[in-house]
Amino acid sequence: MGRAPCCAKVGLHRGPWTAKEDTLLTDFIQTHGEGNWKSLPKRAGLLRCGKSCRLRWMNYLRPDIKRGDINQDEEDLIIRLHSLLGNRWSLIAGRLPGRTDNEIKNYWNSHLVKKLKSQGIQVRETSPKNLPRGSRGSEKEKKKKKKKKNSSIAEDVVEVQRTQIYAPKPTRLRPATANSNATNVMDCGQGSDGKIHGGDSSKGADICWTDFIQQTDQFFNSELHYEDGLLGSVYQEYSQLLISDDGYQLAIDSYLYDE
DNA sequence: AATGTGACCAACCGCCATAGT
DNA sequence: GACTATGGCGGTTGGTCACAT
Repeated sequence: MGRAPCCAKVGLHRGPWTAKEDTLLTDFIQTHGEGNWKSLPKRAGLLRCGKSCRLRWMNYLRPDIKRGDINQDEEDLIIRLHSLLGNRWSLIAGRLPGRTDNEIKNYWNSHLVKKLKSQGIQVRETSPKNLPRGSRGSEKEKKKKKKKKNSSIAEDVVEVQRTQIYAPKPTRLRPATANSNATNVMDCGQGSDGKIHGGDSSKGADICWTDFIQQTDQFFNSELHYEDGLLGSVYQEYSQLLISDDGYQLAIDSYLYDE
């Protein structure tokens, strides 16, 4: 049984928010706090679905949202975090105070992809096949997709040769468990060389994490030096995420490109 | 001035993860 | 364990604007 839509959409407003709606939402959240998005619209007197309210608040109305152009430091950080995390926009946004995942995603797609390509840098692209969320790109969705006037961007993307210069594609990490048998999960172990390997025999994949970290380290340190050490500390932090508590056993999913 | 084209970005959609029952 | 509700995420769409023709 499928899950019910987030809202019935009957009689609910859609499209751009009006100033009045913004005020209602902001006032309500400032008084009652975030959460209970499902019931919030009704309580706030809004004819919107909770999902829409949440999105509006998170991406636009929150008082800590930073407005204005993304500066060079932020851009560098986005590029580097993307190299480490892939399209995990919310994680990347979490490292850029005041920036939202939507903003970063838009900035990446509209500015950075082109910019990096113009510099001859291969940009990792997404494709349904590679997405960790298995059912994306279903026939239903494909059918839904229409030709757009600017669809050339997406088509160009497909044409991009997948010679990655970046470290891993989006990867979800967790310590391996004895009964870990989920799909798209690879168990990693320590090899005879003392390095950490992750393998998915079905794809012939074999990943060495220590090599990866070393290489990424070099990548991070090779081009720019940040006096404040911000990027370095961020990188260190995410590097730690790739190593489990016991230091060698990891489970990852969907690590390598399918060819 | 009218029309076409492309870029930008707010908003939507569908899905997954998780918590609660 | 199965089911449902909710929050959250990433991909995509479509409206708007600026610029070119």
